[in-house]
Amino acid sequence: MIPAPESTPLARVFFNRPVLEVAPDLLGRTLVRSTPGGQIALRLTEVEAYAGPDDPGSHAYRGRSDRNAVMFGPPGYAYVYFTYGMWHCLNLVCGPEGDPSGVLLRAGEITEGADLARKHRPTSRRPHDLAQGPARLATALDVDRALNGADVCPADPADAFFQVLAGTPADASAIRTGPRTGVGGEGAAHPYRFWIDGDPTVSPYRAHAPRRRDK
DNA sequence: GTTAGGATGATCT
DNA sequence: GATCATCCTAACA
Repeated sequence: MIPAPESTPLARVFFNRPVLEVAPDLLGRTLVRSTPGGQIALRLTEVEAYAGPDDPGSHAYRGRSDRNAVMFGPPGYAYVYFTYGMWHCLNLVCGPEGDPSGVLLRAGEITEGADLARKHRPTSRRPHDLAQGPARLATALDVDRALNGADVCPADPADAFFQVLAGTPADASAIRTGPRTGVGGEGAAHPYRFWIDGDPTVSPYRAHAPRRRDK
């Protein structure tokens, strides 16, 4: 059973904060994707923050362009981009308007509509890999560039492509941080990746994981 | 269990 | 022409 969405004004306020506050606060909360075929609910377990115009790992680092324009707009909107020739990734714009910050949704647990998600991702082998990775997550939720700029917290919930539900945030003691995946150079220096420790849906790609000196 | 390489196209230099 | 906020498959241990 999907709980009622939190009121839209509160949702906007939620995203209108520094991205480093929003990112860990998203963990454990649920995102609902409404499609003609039904609803899919996703409990977020792994995210990455892209923090403002001076973050070398961010698409906004080299200024505004047609592609990243949504990041420079108001918070609470979806930034969807196409990459590697075949995949989409879903971000949520954070911070005040003009501050190009966002959170990349990297992984989550499908808690409702798994059958529908499986139709979008027929190569999925196990329930926990349906949204295990940013492109898998977008594919499972049937998200593509048509949703770039979509309002995550619209005035009328019936118009929502997404609804961020109140849900239960993950316990702070269960949250881990580390360098972002696939981000090199100076951008790798910041621990802007957040995940729920031990959750099986967290993507295993941790090439730049926090230290692993032990074997 | 791990790892290497290919797929495939928009975006930016 | 190079670079991607990636995934999948095949091959190997």
